[in-house]
Amino acid sequence: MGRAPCCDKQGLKKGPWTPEEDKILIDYIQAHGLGIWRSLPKQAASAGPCGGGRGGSPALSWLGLASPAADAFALVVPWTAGLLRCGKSCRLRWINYLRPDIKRGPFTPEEQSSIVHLHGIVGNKWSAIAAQLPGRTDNEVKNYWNTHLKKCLLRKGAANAEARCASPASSARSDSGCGGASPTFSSVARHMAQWESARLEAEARLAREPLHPPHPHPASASSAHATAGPDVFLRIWHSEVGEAFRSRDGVPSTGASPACSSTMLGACVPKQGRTAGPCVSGVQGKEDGDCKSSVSGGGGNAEAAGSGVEGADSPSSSEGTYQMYLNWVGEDTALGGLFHESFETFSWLGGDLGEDTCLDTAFK
DNA sequence: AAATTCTCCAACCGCTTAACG
DNA sequence: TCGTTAAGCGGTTGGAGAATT
Repeated sequence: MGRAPCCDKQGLKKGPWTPEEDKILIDYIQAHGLGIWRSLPKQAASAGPCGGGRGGSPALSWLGLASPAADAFALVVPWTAGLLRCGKSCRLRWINYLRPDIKRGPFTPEEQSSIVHLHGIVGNKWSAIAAQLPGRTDNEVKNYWNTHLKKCLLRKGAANAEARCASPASSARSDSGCGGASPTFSSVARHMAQWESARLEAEARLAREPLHPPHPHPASASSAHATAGPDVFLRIWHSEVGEAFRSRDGVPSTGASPACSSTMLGACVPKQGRTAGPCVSGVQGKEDGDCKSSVSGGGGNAEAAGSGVEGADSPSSSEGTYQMYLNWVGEDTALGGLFHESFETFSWLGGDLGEDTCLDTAFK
Protein backbone atom coordinates (compact mmCIF):
# COMPACT_ATOMS: atom_id res chain seq x y z
CA MET A 1 0.00 0.00 0.00
CA GLY A 2 1.56 3.21 -1.05
CA ARG A 3 5.23 3.77 -1.22
CA ALA A 4 7.75 3.31 1.43
CA PRO A 5 8.92 6.44 3.19
CA CYS A 6 11.85 7.91 1.40
CA CYS A 7 13.49 8.94 4.60
CA ASP A 8 12.72 9.26 8.22
CA LYS A 9 13.45 12.51 9.92
CA GLN A 10 15.53 11.07 12.67
CA GLY A 11 19.15 11.98 12.37
CA LEU A 12 18.49 14.62 9.77
CA LYS A 13 19.93 18.02 10.39
CA LYS A 14 17.77 21.11 10.49
CA GLY A 15 18.48 24.79 10.67
CA PRO A 16 20.82 27.02 8.75
CA TRP A 17 22.99 25.51 6.11
CA THR A 18 26.72 25.67 6.47
CA PRO A 19 29.03 26.58 3.59
CA GLU A 20 30.27 23.00 3.67
CA GLU A 21 26.78 21.68 3.19
CA ASP A 22 26.16 24.16 0.41
CA LYS A 23 29.27 23.01 -1.33
CA ILE A 24 28.30 19.39 -0.98
CA LEU A 25 24.91 20.06 -2.47
CA ILE A 26 26.29 22.20 -5.27
CA ASP A 27 28.96 19.67 -6.10
CA TYR A 28 26.44 16.92 -6.10
CA ILE A 29 24.03 18.73 -8.38
CA GLN A 30 26.82 19.83 -10.67
CA ALA A 31 27.96 16.27 -10.92
CA HIS A 32 24.58 14.65 -11.32
CA GLY A 33 22.19 17.39 -12.30
CA LEU A 34 18.85 17.94 -10.72
CA GLY A 35 16.93 14.93 -9.65
CA ILE A 36 14.11 13.81 -7.51
CA TRP A 37 14.52 15.41 -4.19
CA ARG A 38 12.97 12.61 -2.28
CA SER A 39 15.74 10.38 -3.48
CA LEU A 40 18.21 12.36 -1.49
CA PRO A 41 17.96 10.34 1.72
CA LYS A 42 20.04 7.48 2.67
CA GLN A 43 18.42 4.73 0.66
CA ALA A 44 20.75 5.66 -2.12
CA ALA A 45 23.71 5.14 0.08
CA SER A 46 22.89 1.47 0.01
CA ALA A 47 21.76 1.66 -3.61
CA GLY A 48 18.37 0.43 -2.51
CA PRO A 49 15.05 1.46 -4.00
CA CYS A 50 13.43 4.59 -2.77
CA GLY A 51 9.82 3.87 -3.48
CA GLY A 52 10.18 4.54 -7.17
CA GLY A 53 9.52 7.77 -8.96
CA ARG A 54 6.26 9.53 -9.28
CA GLY A 55 4.97 8.90 -12.74
CA GLY A 56 8.23 7.39 -13.82
CA SER A 57 10.56 10.16 -12.78
CA PRO A 58 9.06 13.18 -14.53
CA ALA A 59 11.75 15.39 -13.15
CA LEU A 60 14.24 13.28 -14.99
CA SER A 61 12.31 13.15 -18.18
CA TRP A 62 12.43 16.90 -18.51
CA LEU A 63 16.12 16.67 -17.96
CA GLY A 64 16.22 14.48 -20.98
CA LEU A 65 17.79 11.58 -19.17
CA ALA A 66 17.35 8.15 -20.55
CA SER A 67 15.45 5.75 -18.42
CA PRO A 68 18.37 3.65 -17.13
CA ALA A 69 20.34 6.73 -16.33
CA ALA A 70 17.29 8.25 -14.75
CA ASP A 71 16.69 5.26 -12.58
CA ALA A 72 20.27 5.26 -11.50
CA PHE A 73 20.14 8.96 -10.95
CA ALA A 74 17.14 8.68 -8.73
CA LEU A 75 19.05 6.39 -6.46
CA VAL A 76 22.12 8.51 -6.03
CA VAL A 77 22.01 10.84 -3.10
CA PRO A 78 24.02 13.60 -1.54
CA TRP A 79 23.89 11.63 1.64
CA THR A 80 26.61 9.59 0.16
CA ALA A 81 28.65 12.76 0.38
CA GLY A 82 27.63 13.35 3.97
CA LEU A 83 24.61 15.62 3.65
CA LEU A 84 22.36 14.88 6.59
CA ARG A 85 19.43 16.78 5.15
CA CYS A 86 16.07 15.62 3.94
CA GLY A 87 15.29 16.01 0.28
CA LYS A 88 12.79 18.70 0.98
CA SER A 89 15.39 20.79 2.72
CA CYS A 90 17.85 20.22 -0.12
CA ARG A 91 15.29 21.25 -2.67
CA LEU A 92 14.45 24.46 -0.84
CA ARG A 93 18.06 25.31 -0.32
CA TRP A 94 18.79 24.82 -3.99
CA ILE A 95 15.73 26.60 -5.31
CA ASN A 96 15.86 29.55 -2.95
CA TYR A 97 19.56 30.11 -2.55
CA LEU A 98 22.04 27.99 -4.44
CA ARG A 99 20.57 27.95 -7.91
CA PRO A 100 23.04 29.62 -10.29
CA ASP A 101 20.39 31.70 -12.03
CA ILE A 102 19.27 33.31 -8.81
CA LYS A 103 19.44 37.06 -9.07
CA ARG A 104 20.65 38.47 -5.80
CA GLY A 105 20.55 42.04 -4.74
CA PRO A 106 17.87 44.66 -4.33
CA PHE A 107 14.72 44.66 -6.37
CA THR A 108 14.65 47.15 -9.19
CA PRO A 109 11.79 49.65 -9.48
CA GLU A 110 10.57 47.68 -12.47
CA GLU A 111 10.49 44.52 -10.43
CA GLN A 112 8.73 46.31 -7.61
CA SER A 113 6.08 47.60 -9.95
CA SER A 114 5.69 44.19 -11.49
CA ILE A 115 5.20 42.60 -8.12
CA VAL A 116 2.60 45.13 -7.11
CA HIS A 117 0.73 44.81 -10.36
CA LEU A 118 0.83 41.05 -10.42
CA HIS A 119 -0.14 40.82 -6.79
CA GLY A 120 -3.11 42.97 -7.54
CA ILE A 121 -4.16 40.45 -10.13
CA VAL A 122 -3.29 37.06 -8.72
CA GLY A 123 -2.99 37.78 -5.00
CA ASN A 124 -0.55 35.82 -2.90
CA LYS A 125 0.45 33.50 -5.70
CA TRP A 126 4.11 34.03 -5.12
CA SER A 127 5.24 31.31 -7.44
CA ALA A 128 3.20 32.81 -10.26
CA ILE A 129 4.57 36.26 -9.55
CA ALA A 130 8.11 34.99 -9.26
CA ALA A 131 7.71 33.21 -12.57
CA GLN A 132 7.45 36.62 -14.18
CA LEU A 133 10.60 37.89 -12.50
CA PRO A 134 13.60 36.06 -13.91
CA GLY A 135 16.05 35.08 -11.23
CA ARG A 136 13.69 35.75 -8.37
CA THR A 137 12.25 33.02 -6.22
CA ASP A 138 8.81 32.86 -4.76
CA ASN A 139 10.32 32.97 -1.32
CA GLU A 140 12.26 36.09 -2.17
CA VAL A 141 9.24 37.78 -3.70
CA LYS A 142 7.14 36.81 -0.73
CA ASN A 143 9.67 38.12 1.73
CA TYR A 144 10.09 41.30 -0.21
CA TRP A 145 6.39 41.85 -0.32
CA ASN A 146 5.94 41.24 3.38
CA THR A 147 8.90 43.29 4.49
CA HIS A 148 8.91 46.14 1.99
CA LEU A 149 6.03 46.56 -0.38
CA LYS A 150 3.20 45.78 1.99
CA LYS A 151 4.46 48.20 4.59
CA CYS A 152 5.04 50.76 1.93
CA LEU A 153 1.54 50.43 0.57
CA LEU A 154 0.06 50.44 4.03
CA ARG A 155 1.83 53.67 4.80
CA LYS A 156 0.63 55.21 1.61
CA GLY A 157 -2.87 53.93 2.20
CA ALA A 158 -2.93 55.39 5.68
CA ALA A 159 -1.54 58.66 4.41
CA ASN A 160 -4.19 58.83 1.75
CA ALA A 161 -6.91 58.02 4.22
CA GLU A 162 -5.70 60.75 6.52
CA ALA A 163 -5.60 63.13 3.63
CA ARG A 164 -9.19 62.26 2.85
CA CYS A 165 -10.14 62.87 6.44
CA ALA A 166 -8.59 66.28 6.30
CA SER A 167 -9.80 67.22 2.87
CA PRO A 168 -11.98 64.75 1.02
CA ALA A 169 -12.14 66.91 -2.05
CA SER A 170 -8.42 67.14 -2.43
CA SER A 171 -7.71 63.49 -2.05
CA ALA A 172 -7.02 62.64 -5.61
CA ARG A 173 -3.41 62.01 -6.49
CA SER A 174 -0.78 62.83 -3.98
CA ASP A 175 1.96 60.49 -4.97
CA SER A 176 5.11 61.37 -3.23
CA GLY A 177 6.89 58.11 -3.68
CA CYS A 178 7.61 55.54 -1.06
CA GLY A 179 11.14 55.49 0.10
CA GLY A 180 12.04 56.57 -3.37
CA ALA A 181 11.00 53.21 -4.70
CA SER A 182 8.36 54.42 -7.07
CA PRO A 183 6.39 57.59 -7.57
CA THR A 184 3.26 55.65 -8.45
CA PHE A 185 2.73 53.51 -5.43
CA SER A 186 -0.32 55.37 -4.28
CA SER A 187 -2.15 54.79 -7.49
CA VAL A 188 -0.87 51.27 -7.61
CA ALA A 189 -2.20 50.68 -4.13
CA ARG A 190 -5.54 51.94 -5.25
CA HIS A 191 -5.42 49.64 -8.22
CA MET A 192 -4.76 46.81 -5.89
CA ALA A 193 -7.67 47.79 -3.74
CA GLN A 194 -9.88 47.94 -6.77
CA TRP A 195 -8.93 44.54 -7.97
CA GLU A 196 -9.16 43.19 -4.48
CA SER A 197 -12.63 44.59 -4.23
CA ALA A 198 -13.65 43.10 -7.52
CA ARG A 199 -12.24 39.77 -6.52
CA LEU A 200 -13.93 39.83 -3.16
CA GLU A 201 -17.13 40.76 -4.86
CA ALA A 202 -16.77 37.71 -7.06
CA GLU A 203 -16.23 35.61 -3.97
CA ALA A 204 -19.33 37.06 -2.43
CA ARG A 205 -21.23 36.20 -5.55
CA LEU A 206 -20.02 32.65 -5.33
CA ALA A 207 -20.93 32.48 -1.69
CA ARG A 208 -24.47 33.29 -2.67
CA GLU A 209 -24.61 30.92 -5.57
CA PRO A 210 -25.58 27.81 -3.63
CA LEU A 211 -28.82 29.63 -3.04
CA HIS A 212 -29.43 29.73 -6.75
CA PRO A 213 -30.88 26.88 -8.78
CA PRO A 214 -28.27 24.32 -9.70
CA HIS A 215 -26.61 24.47 -13.04
CA PRO A 216 -28.79 22.83 -15.64
CA HIS A 217 -25.83 20.91 -17.04
CA PRO A 218 -23.67 19.65 -14.22
CA ALA A 219 -21.33 17.95 -16.62
CA SER A 220 -20.70 21.10 -18.56
CA ALA A 221 -20.34 22.98 -15.32
CA SER A 222 -17.71 20.57 -14.23
CA SER A 223 -16.02 21.03 -17.51
CA ALA A 224 -16.17 24.76 -17.10
CA HIS A 225 -14.64 24.41 -13.69
CA ALA A 226 -11.79 22.50 -15.12
CA THR A 227 -11.06 24.95 -17.87
CA ALA A 228 -12.37 28.31 -16.79
CA GLY A 229 -9.35 29.36 -14.79
CA PRO A 230 -6.85 30.11 -17.53
CA ASP A 231 -9.55 31.30 -19.87
CA VAL A 232 -10.84 33.71 -17.33
CA PHE A 233 -7.38 35.08 -16.79
CA LEU A 234 -6.68 35.36 -20.43
CA ARG A 235 -9.88 37.18 -21.08
CA ILE A 236 -9.26 39.55 -18.24
CA TRP A 237 -5.68 39.99 -19.24
CA HIS A 238 -6.61 40.89 -22.77
CA SER A 239 -9.52 43.05 -21.72
CA GLU A 240 -9.33 46.78 -21.31
CA VAL A 241 -8.93 46.32 -17.60
CA GLY A 242 -5.94 44.12 -18.04
CA GLU A 243 -4.53 46.51 -20.57
CA ALA A 244 -5.03 49.38 -18.18
CA PHE A 245 -3.12 47.43 -15.58
CA ARG A 246 -0.28 46.63 -17.88
CA SER A 247 0.20 50.05 -19.26
CA ARG A 248 -0.70 52.31 -16.41
CA ASP A 249 1.76 55.00 -15.45
CA GLY A 250 4.32 53.79 -17.86
CA VAL A 251 5.04 50.72 -15.84
CA PRO A 252 6.61 48.04 -17.98
CA SER A 253 4.06 45.61 -19.26
CA THR A 254 5.13 42.62 -17.32
CA GLY A 255 3.87 39.57 -19.00
CA ALA A 256 2.14 41.67 -21.55
CA SER A 257 2.81 39.27 -24.33
CA PRO A 258 0.25 36.56 -24.75
CA ALA A 259 2.79 33.90 -24.15
CA CYS A 260 4.03 35.56 -21.06
CA SER A 261 0.64 36.19 -19.59
CA SER A 262 -0.43 32.77 -20.56
CA THR A 263 2.47 31.33 -18.72
CA MET A 264 1.67 33.23 -15.62
CA LEU A 265 -1.98 32.53 -15.82
CA GLY A 266 -1.41 28.95 -16.46
CA ALA A 267 0.50 28.81 -13.24
CA CYS A 268 -2.56 30.10 -11.51
CA VAL A 269 -4.98 27.43 -12.47
CA PRO A 270 -7.43 27.30 -9.62
CA LYS A 271 -6.63 25.00 -6.82
CA GLN A 272 -9.35 23.68 -4.66
CA GLY A 273 -9.82 25.78 -1.59
CA ARG A 274 -6.65 26.06 0.32
CA THR A 275 -7.92 29.18 1.91
CA ALA A 276 -11.53 29.44 2.82
CA GLY A 277 -11.50 33.15 3.40
CA PRO A 278 -10.61 35.95 1.08
CA CYS A 279 -7.05 36.39 0.15
CA VAL A 280 -6.22 39.48 2.07
CA SER A 281 -3.84 41.62 0.19
CA GLY A 282 -1.27 43.93 1.56
CA VAL A 283 -3.45 46.96 1.26
CA GLN A 284 -5.72 45.88 3.99
CA GLY A 285 -5.55 48.83 6.29
CA LYS A 286 -4.94 48.25 9.92
CA GLU A 287 -3.87 51.84 10.23
CA ASP A 288 -6.97 53.43 8.90
CA GLY A 289 -9.03 53.07 12.02
CA ASP A 290 -8.81 56.71 12.91
CA CYS A 291 -10.42 57.80 9.72
CA LYS A 292 -12.75 54.92 9.15
CA SER A 293 -15.86 56.72 10.26
CA SER A 294 -15.28 59.70 8.10
CA VAL A 295 -14.48 57.72 5.02
CA SER A 296 -17.16 55.14 5.48
CA GLY A 297 -19.13 54.87 2.32
CA GLY A 298 -16.18 56.28 0.55
CA GLY A 299 -13.83 53.52 1.46
CA GLY A 300 -10.20 54.31 1.15
CA ASN A 301 -8.62 50.91 1.22
CA ALA A 302 -9.36 47.25 0.89
CA GLU A 303 -10.96 47.09 4.28
CA ALA A 304 -13.89 48.84 2.75
CA ALA A 305 -13.93 46.11 0.18
CA GLY A 306 -14.03 43.63 2.99
CA SER A 307 -17.08 45.28 4.38
CA GLY A 308 -18.65 44.83 1.02
CA VAL A 309 -18.17 41.13 1.33
CA GLU A 310 -19.51 41.10 4.81
CA GLY A 311 -22.67 42.47 3.39
CA ALA A 312 -22.76 39.81 0.77
CA ASP A 313 -26.00 38.46 2.08
CA SER A 314 -27.63 41.61 0.97
CA PRO A 315 -28.99 41.33 -2.54
CA SER A 316 -27.70 44.78 -3.29
CA SER A 317 -24.21 44.28 -1.99
CA SER A 318 -22.81 44.27 -5.47
CA GLU A 319 -24.27 47.60 -6.36
CA GLY A 320 -23.43 48.88 -2.92
CA THR A 321 -19.81 47.98 -3.23
CA TYR A 322 -19.73 49.42 -6.68
CA GLN A 323 -21.22 52.67 -5.50
CA MET A 324 -18.90 52.70 -2.54
CA TYR A 325 -15.92 52.56 -4.80
CA LEU A 326 -17.35 55.11 -7.15
CA ASN A 327 -17.62 57.40 -4.18
CA TRP A 328 -14.14 56.53 -3.12
CA VAL A 329 -12.69 57.14 -6.52
CA GLY A 330 -14.40 60.48 -6.36
CA GLU A 331 -13.35 62.96 -8.92
CA ASP A 332 -10.68 60.71 -10.32
CA THR A 333 -12.58 59.97 -13.47
CA ALA A 334 -9.87 57.85 -14.92
CA LEU A 335 -9.95 55.50 -12.00
CA GLY A 336 -13.70 55.66 -11.91
CA GLY A 337 -13.89 54.65 -15.50
CA LEU A 338 -11.41 51.91 -14.97
CA PHE A 339 -13.32 50.53 -12.06
CA HIS A 340 -16.57 50.75 -13.93
CA GLU A 341 -15.00 48.72 -16.66
CA SER A 342 -13.76 46.35 -14.05
CA PHE A 343 -17.25 45.77 -12.79
CA GLU A 344 -18.51 45.39 -16.29
CA THR A 345 -15.90 42.75 -16.72
CA PHE A 346 -16.94 40.84 -13.66
CA SER A 347 -20.59 41.06 -14.53
CA TRP A 348 -19.66 39.52 -17.81
CA LEU A 349 -17.71 36.85 -16.00
CA GLY A 350 -20.52 36.07 -13.66
CA GLY A 351 -22.88 35.46 -16.50
CA ASP A 352 -20.43 33.55 -18.54
CA LEU A 353 -19.10 31.06 -16.10
CA GLY A 354 -20.76 27.97 -14.86
CA GLU A 355 -22.50 28.09 -11.54
CA ASP A 356 -19.85 26.18 -9.74
CA THR A 357 -16.94 27.78 -11.46
CA CYS A 358 -14.48 28.65 -8.80
CA LEU A 359 -13.99 32.23 -9.76
CA ASP A 360 -12.60 33.16 -6.42
CA THR A 361 -9.69 30.83 -6.66
CA ALA A 362 -8.90 32.25 -10.04
CA PHE A 363 -7.77 35.35 -8.22
CA LYS A 364 -5.71 33.74 -5.56
C1' DA B 1 29.96 50.54 25.05
C1' DA B 2 26.00 48.00 26.39
C1' DA B 3 21.22 47.07 26.09
C1' DT B 4 17.17 47.14 23.62
C1' DT B 5 14.39 47.26 19.62
C1' DC B 6 13.76 46.71 14.81
C1' DT B 7 14.40 44.68 10.26
C1' DC B 8 15.25 41.21 7.14
C1' DC B 9 15.33 36.70 5.23
C1' DA B 10 16.54 31.75 5.27
C1' DA B 11 14.38 27.92 6.76
C1' DC B 12 10.73 25.36 8.59
C1' DC B 13 5.78 24.02 9.03
C1' DG B 14 1.58 22.52 7.42
C1' DC B 15 -1.58 22.05 3.87
C1' DT B 16 -3.24 20.51 -0.87
C1' DT B 17 -2.65 17.94 -4.88
C1' DA B 18 -1.20 14.26 -7.68
C1' DA B 19 0.67 9.80 -8.18
C1' DC B 20 1.66 5.24 -6.72
C1' DG B 21 0.62 0.48 -5.02
C1' DT C 1 -11.22 2.67 -4.29
C1' DC C 2 -8.38 3.78 -0.62
C1' DG C 3 -4.26 4.64 2.00
C1' DT C 4 0.26 6.51 1.66
C1' DT C 5 3.72 9.36 -0.05
C1' DA C 6 6.41 13.18 -2.40
C1' DA C 7 6.23 17.58 -4.57
C1' DG C 8 4.95 22.08 -4.46
C1' DC C 9 3.21 26.04 -2.40
C1' DG C 10 2.00 29.78 0.96
C1' DG C 11 2.28 31.11 5.81
C1' DT C 12 5.02 31.65 9.70
C1' DT C 13 9.03 31.67 12.65
C1' DG C 14 13.52 32.43 14.62
C1' DG C 15 17.97 34.18 14.55
C1' DA C 16 21.49 37.33 12.88
C1' DG C 17 22.66 41.84 11.96
C1' DA C 18 21.45 46.81 11.97
C1' DA C 19 19.65 50.65 14.11
C1' DT C 20 18.39 53.10 18.05
C1' DT C 21 18.40 54.46 22.87
